[in-house]
Amino acid sequence: MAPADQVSPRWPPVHAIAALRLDGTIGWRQAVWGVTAQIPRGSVLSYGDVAAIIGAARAARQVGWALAALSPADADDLPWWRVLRTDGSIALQGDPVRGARQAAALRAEGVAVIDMRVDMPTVRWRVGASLL
DNA sequence: GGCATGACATTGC
DNA sequence: AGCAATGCCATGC
Repeated sequence: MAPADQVSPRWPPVHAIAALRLDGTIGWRQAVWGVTAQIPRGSVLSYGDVAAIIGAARAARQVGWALAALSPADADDLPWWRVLRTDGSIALQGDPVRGARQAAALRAEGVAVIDMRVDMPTVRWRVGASLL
């Protein structure tokens, strides 16, 4: 039960994230953090989605690496909790503390988390396919 | 440079 | 649905 009106509107800021593609002038962390910062409240992306958006479709693991590199202070400003595995499960389950924090943060913005997992078809941010 | 380490993804059972 | 085997590739030692 996730009434449509409970989900925040999804705006595809294609122009804003189009400049975040990985190239010689932008590093991994910057690209990953830039995309993550723009995931709308109430929506999520998979690590692979973020990788594809920055132009590195096969480097999903590096997305997790970049988020893990966040300093505690940055972690408060960047919505890292909106990035999950492609099946909707929370990747931080090996870390009970942060895992629980991620689930709580998602629920706080209206995303249903059941068994450390969200329903991707429902909450996945529909970024323009042109970027992928 | 070589080798191990992952907040992953896909495929095949 | 779940699980294991593979493929991936930036970093760090």
